[in-house]
Amino acid sequence: MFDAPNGDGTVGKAMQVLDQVSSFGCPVRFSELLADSPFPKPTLYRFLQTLTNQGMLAFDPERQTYSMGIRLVRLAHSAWRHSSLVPIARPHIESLAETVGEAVHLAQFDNGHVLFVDKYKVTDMFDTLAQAGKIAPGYCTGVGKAILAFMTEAQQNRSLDQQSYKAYTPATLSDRTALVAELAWIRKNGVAYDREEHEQGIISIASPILTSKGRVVGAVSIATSTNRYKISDLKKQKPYLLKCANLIGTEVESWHVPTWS
Amino acid sequence: MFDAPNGDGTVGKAMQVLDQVSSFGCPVRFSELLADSPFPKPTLYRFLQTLTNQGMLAFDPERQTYSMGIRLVRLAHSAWRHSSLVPIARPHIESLAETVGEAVHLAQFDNGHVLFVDKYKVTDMFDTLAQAGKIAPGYCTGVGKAILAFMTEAQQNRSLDQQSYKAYTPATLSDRTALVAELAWIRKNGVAYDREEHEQGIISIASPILTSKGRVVGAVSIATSTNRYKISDLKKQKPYLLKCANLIGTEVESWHVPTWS
DNA sequence: ATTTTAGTTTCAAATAATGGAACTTAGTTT
DNA sequence: AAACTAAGTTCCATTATTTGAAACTAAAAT
Repeated sequence: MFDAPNGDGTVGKAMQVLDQVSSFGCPVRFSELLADSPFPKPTLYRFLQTLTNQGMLAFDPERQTYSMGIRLVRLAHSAWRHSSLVPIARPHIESLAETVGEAVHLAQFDNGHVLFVDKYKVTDMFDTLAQAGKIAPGYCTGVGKAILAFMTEAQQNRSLDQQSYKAYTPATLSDRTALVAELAWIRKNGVAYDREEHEQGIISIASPILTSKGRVVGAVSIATSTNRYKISDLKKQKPYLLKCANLIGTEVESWHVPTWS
Repeated sequence: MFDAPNGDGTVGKAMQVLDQVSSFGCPVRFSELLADSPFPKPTLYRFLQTLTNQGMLAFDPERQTYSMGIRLVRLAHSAWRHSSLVPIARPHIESLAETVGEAVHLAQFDNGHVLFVDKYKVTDMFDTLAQAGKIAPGYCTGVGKAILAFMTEAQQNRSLDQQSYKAYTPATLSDRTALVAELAWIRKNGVAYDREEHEQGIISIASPILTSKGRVVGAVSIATSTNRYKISDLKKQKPYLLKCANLIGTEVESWHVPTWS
């Protein structure tokens, strides 16, 4: 774990350490980090010192534990405000949510995973795993599949390699071949469906957000629960969804277009 | 600008570049960054490449601009959820807000500035990211002064040097001497007041959050507008505020205590 | 067609990162 | 209380990476 070479010099290694601390999800001791770190003791130690100095990590001197630093919150605020799709997409998402009366999600792609960057819910009736900043797998979510389907071949291959293909539910497409077939269908069809593939009882219809040049920059989805609706009901919302995705795509075009690598 | 030495090697320099991009607040071109960067052209160039590779920045190939990367949102989610005071403080802040019927803020300190990490009435992470992550000056906010007053002398001196002492309103304490006198008073009194020092019409009462060992880890404040209340009204809320800060401090103690440097 | 500007690459010199080993401290055990 | 153990920290010669002046290329302006 955490020993994939990333070829980005010292900075890349430091970011790897940040990710490792993040993956613990709670304050963590030096020795715990060392245990599955690719770096030797003094090297890891120095990275932790540097990152703490920089406010990217926080160190609790009483418990001798490291956790994520507060500077990240500041930086992320800036990222969220200015660089994501959020500022452009928000009004469109709101109006879509009001039209269809269901929860609408906005997602971008980050290193093989779906990152939910905004959400508008009209009702609180059910709780999706999705909240902003939360990540979900690409291969078994509506938004994830919608984005994957419209990537360039190079991006797609790279991303398909990053999927875990873990079967969250019986409906999960749990191998690459099945997923690739599904992606072809999605590409032809224009939208992706999540048929309880990530969470039992949660279904969605998702559309990629494309620029006029056909570059995919994110996805929007309408999500609902199986208690209330079926896939066939979501199908009826397709025109609204596509219109919303299209509006966002056009506006993104005339503004700025962040990419992921 | 952006030429303060920070002595943290390559990683520190890269973080400096991140901050610079963040401070532009919008997609920015290489040459704009170069214009007030302490780094020579190829060095800055390589940092931008590395950070983009790492997903800390995003590059728009069509417009050739850099903006904050989506990976930061993911990392910050983790920071916010697990490492800030938020998870511990939330219930206490909610009950305080309900008792006093006014807005309650939770802040931590980050490099001389106040960083709002939570605020009552936020329903989910999206509103929170929109609010949380905002920064304000330390010397002219209730929470800022409350934290400054209870720092160790070393921390305080370092932080006092970082203040701009700009006079936002006529009431702003716009020089170090005046601030130091005020801090002594706050230390004696236990709470800080913001008497329209940052924003005309906004006043607040703030208490530091202290661990049992007396380390200050943040601050809580009750904020209101001068249309509705006066400082003397806020004074009456002091016991509730102190009780809340105290509860948080105690619980932080028995849990984990992130520091800032 | 020519000049200017913005962005990218090169490469030897300079600097910073590296990690084995030794050391210090805190926590156990005998 | 001494001896042991494990966790955290520092040292420093070696090694690898970063550095930036200069050269280059692509694109825009004249």
